[in-house]
Amino acid sequence: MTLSVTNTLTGEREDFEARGDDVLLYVCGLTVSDDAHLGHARLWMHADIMHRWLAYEGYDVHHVENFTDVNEKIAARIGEDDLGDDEADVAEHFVGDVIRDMRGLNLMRAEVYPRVSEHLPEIIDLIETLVERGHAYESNGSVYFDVSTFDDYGKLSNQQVEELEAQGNESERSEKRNPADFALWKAGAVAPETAAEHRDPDLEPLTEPCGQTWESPWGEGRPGWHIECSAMSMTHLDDTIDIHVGGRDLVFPHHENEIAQSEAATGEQFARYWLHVGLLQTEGDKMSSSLGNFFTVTDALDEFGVDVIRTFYLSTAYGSEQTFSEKTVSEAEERWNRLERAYEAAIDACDSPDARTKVEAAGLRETTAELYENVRAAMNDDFNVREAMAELLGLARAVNKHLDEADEYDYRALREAIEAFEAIGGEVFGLSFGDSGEGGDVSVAEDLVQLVLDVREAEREAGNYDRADALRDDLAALGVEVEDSGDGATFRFE
RNA sequence: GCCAAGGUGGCAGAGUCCGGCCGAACGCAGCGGCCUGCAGAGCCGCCCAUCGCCGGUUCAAAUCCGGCCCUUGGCUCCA
Repeated sequence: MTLSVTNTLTGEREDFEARGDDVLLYVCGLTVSDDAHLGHARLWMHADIMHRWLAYEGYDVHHVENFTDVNEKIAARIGEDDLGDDEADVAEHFVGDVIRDMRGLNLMRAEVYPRVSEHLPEIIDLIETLVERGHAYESNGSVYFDVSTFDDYGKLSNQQVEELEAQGNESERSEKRNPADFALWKAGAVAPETAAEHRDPDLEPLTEPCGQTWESPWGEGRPGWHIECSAMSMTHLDDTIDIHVGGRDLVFPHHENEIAQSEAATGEQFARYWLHVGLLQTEGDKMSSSLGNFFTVTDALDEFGVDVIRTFYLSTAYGSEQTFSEKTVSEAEERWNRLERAYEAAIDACDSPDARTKVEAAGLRETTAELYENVRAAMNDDFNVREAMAELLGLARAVNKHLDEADEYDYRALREAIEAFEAIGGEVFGLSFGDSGEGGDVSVAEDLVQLVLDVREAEREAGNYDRADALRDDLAALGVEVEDSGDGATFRFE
């Protein structure tokens, strides 16, 4: 069974043909000029799931994800609050936050998180190659890519060069031969008026050119936006990579330009499969920093927790748009709760003193056995995560059904189900199955809750249901959910 | 204007590549029943779909072809 993916380059579904055991994966990362929001996290998450799945299927995944730490929007925040007095300080501030967010989301670590500011030699080399080969020209200390020299320009986004409106601002246009040419290198620092476009209007405006500059054969200046990804991808992976992942909003011009400059420089195909993640929508618009309709990753982690967030993203295929709203998140919460409860119920059942198999739950055994195959089919079908999650939820139902109906449990079947939750839900989906992650004081808390429940049980037996219910309500207020069953009460921390 | 991705039940969202198992998955919400002192959880069942519109191909179309309408994204910073 082979993986098939939707390749933006061809617009078609294609079988993923690996070139050996290694998969070179480049994720078009974040410009660190602000806190990351759930739209960014959606891209990270799907890249993470791709990484996990390829690894699960036995590939050696080389995952590189860049941070753009040289950008006008970053420079525009110099001196703001405690962000620092130069561009690098501002960038590092946000890089730290983003890494923390990524850890919080339980993302697989990339092998490298390259920064633009650390790759100036490679960037300059690449631009020089393009100039030497006649694909780029210097103008006024800036360097532009000449799109007329690259016949395939537009092949990713199906744009016709003649149809394109000019890229870049007014001053750039006068320096360019063709309106569609784009900057590889920009002379000088960020002009105050450019910074002003991105600067908080409540702050005092910057009066001097700002941001870092570097020496180059064309004088002091800064790299253009697109060239960095080409340089870093080639440096840390290879001239040709297997999979390039990015947001759908970057197809043009960013990814189109990456292809042009990379392939013009090396003569080799830049990326074999281009996978684009659909945008997160909020009330009809994409979530974005500039629209101000975002929910930061940090806030979301605080409010919903990692598993609800992951389940949320796992509810929609990567290529589709996804709607973020109170309703869609609470649905994700219910889905996650359902999985977690079934998993914990299976574990609790196996704690039984006579946990030996006496009966055979054919339905549960069959569901578990088929799960692996069905998940594999779903994931290989262009990473169909919702379909795969449906399988896991089916397992939850099968576990619950068995526990609900059987007089005696099939412990072997339950253990197999637990393993499946951990392998698929944990390893592939990154959900918290199996990592108990609870601190030492929890056991004390558990003992205390049990003490309260013992008291409550005595009240119930005495028929004092008012008092029993009051205790249950009080515990609920503390985040302890009590559930009565035939053999006494159980509880779980919310 | 040009390019791209979409339009599936109350919501959300698979299925569309490779037409039939789709009388449309999984889930949420709603409604019954079981269980329960009650509640919750769970189980069983039900409800809800002219699959954007019109036309075509076919024994058969959510799925293929043509036209139209609408939404989102891009062409300026953007995941």
